[in-house]
Amino acid sequence: MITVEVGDGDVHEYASGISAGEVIANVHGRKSGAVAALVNGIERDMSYELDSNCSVEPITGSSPEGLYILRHSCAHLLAQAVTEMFPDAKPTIGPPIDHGFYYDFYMEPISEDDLKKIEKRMKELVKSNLPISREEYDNEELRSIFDDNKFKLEIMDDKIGHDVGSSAYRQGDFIDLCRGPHVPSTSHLRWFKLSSTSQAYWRADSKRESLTRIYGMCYPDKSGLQERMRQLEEAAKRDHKKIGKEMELYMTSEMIGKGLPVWLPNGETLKGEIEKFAVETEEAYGYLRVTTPVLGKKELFETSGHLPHYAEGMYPPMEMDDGEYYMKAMNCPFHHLVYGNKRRSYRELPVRIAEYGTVYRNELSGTLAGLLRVRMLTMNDAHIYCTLGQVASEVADNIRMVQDYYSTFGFDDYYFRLSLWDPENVDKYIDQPDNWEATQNHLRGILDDLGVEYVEAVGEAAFYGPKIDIQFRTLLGREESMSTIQLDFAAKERFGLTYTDETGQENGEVFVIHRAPLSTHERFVAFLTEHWAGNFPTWLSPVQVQIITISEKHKVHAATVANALHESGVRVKVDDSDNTVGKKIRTHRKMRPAYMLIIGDDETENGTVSIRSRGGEQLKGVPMEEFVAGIFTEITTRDRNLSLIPSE
RNA sequence: GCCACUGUAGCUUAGCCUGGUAGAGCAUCUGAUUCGUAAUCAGAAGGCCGGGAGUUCAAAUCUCCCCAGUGGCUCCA
Repeated sequence: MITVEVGDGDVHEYASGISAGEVIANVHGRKSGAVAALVNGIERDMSYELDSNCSVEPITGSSPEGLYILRHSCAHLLAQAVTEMFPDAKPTIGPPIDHGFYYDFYMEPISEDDLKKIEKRMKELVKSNLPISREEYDNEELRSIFDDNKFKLEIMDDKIGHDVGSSAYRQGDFIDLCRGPHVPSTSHLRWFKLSSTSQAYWRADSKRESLTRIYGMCYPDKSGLQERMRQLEEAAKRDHKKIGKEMELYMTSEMIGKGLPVWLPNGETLKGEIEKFAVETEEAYGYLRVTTPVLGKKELFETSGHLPHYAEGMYPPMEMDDGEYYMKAMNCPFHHLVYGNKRRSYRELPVRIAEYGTVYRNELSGTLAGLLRVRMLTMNDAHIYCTLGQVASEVADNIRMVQDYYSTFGFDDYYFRLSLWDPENVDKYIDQPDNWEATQNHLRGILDDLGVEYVEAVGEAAFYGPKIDIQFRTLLGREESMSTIQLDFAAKERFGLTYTDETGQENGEVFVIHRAPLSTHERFVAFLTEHWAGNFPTWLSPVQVQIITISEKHKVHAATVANALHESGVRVKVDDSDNTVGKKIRTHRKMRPAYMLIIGDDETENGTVSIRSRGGEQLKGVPMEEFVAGIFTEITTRDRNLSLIPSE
């Protein structure tokens, strides 16, 4: 007999050799929802045999660990179906991921139809409730089982010397190299759906084999899966590419080329509001504004270090009569020259030079995506020239600036990342290890002092210095950098940046902070659009008020209201066409005006307006002057809520 | 850049598998209608089917190349 602790201090006695699953069934019932067991704190299969005193807890599918197991098992189920239907397909790896799992196969690409068929076969395998069993082998046996799959052999090669068990899991005729644990049988895997297929390289190496990746989602219950599908539907509706087209924010043209968006009037309006806000903010923080050329000579970019370290990110040079010119990929070299244009005193520092600089980067064509990744980008860029002692307060100001911006724009889901260099990969960086360590520690100390939570990421630094990035997730879960604050220790030497210090000496210890709190206009507008689903706060809305008349009789009052709004600087449009009110509302909804005003007999007689919100709420009989004053305040205070009508 | 998928009127799309020179809804235009909060009625116009080449008596449909979009990989704001 062995004694088994089953949680809450309860101890039961069982015959040695009983399985973890039987103990759980005995204690928690057959319908405990357990997918695996925690035996002495280690994840085990339900079939794991207990032969000495131990503790056993159920791992349910709704716990993070259980969900991971469920999704992992679902990946195996996928591999079983695929290898049945495509006998030549070689399974490689199939891990669980957020919301589900994927599995990479060495096989011909498959179609959408195939995906449906595979999913159907998976459902059949679930119905037949195949037991999933663990089998232990030594290395040689395992190699012979998978000797027709070079990918699995390669995985095993890598495992030699590492302490990972030599086990495989079998379900029906399918066997996969795996550490486990797994759910006890295929019937545990009911709530999944295959979502997409794509290609990925073996070991993420573009020189290796291209694999067919199949993505799926998997949940412990029906509601989880339904909720996820609802989320995806919702996400598709918020897609900035779709809304950007609907609201006429931007366009692209095959004739212009990829990654080169054109801002249409509505997008330009939105962008202009963001710029206006940034100019105001930066003036308050003491920034000086400049404009610098889009092109510069090769020597400039050699001096800056772009050509040795960033050449592949730049457009190829243009041969001119006086040398080679490059399009700028960053504004910094130009700003460094502005700083160096005259002698600087310690009294001037920090010098903060700002520009809406449009830069061109030769991004790999395959990475381009809507406005999120483009080749022409305009940054809310600035460079701060200061002493090391001033870095902390400048960084702190910028973090505060970022937080204030995000709060105004309504963003709340982001995190800070300290991006460090990679000492293993020095080619990518300016090779001054001591400076790297010093500046990284400096930034780390600043973040710690500010009490800002952050993660550290090796290999994410700029080539000239470490940075603090603020990270977001896109609708599809891809992570992107939004804002950035970078500390540059190399520019001072490269550009000979100096100032006259208190003793009258020329001092070369000028540190440069590169910062772009509002990201690029392109990416920022993309996020903003997806965040608000196009329903921007009033101050950002391309059309702030859409006036709709009920009949011809109301044209005059509509024009009066429009004039009053226009004079207050409100962006207003009037629809006095002979369509029905319902039709006009429906038509204008796609432009997502902050407010619609309905003008009919009552309004004309009383000098009022009837307000309709985006959600359909109505407020009738509002005096025109009251509405004009209200929306004026809402716009000038950059209120992120639409306050002129109560929402449900 | 690599791999896969997709590309039909301004927008959403049928037709493509099984070749026989394009069909719809919305938007547009014209006329009627003057209407109280998510589609008034009728009519008209609009497409060399992303571009090029090939196979064929015949190509939106089959093949190849290119361009662009999407999803990944790598990269990055």
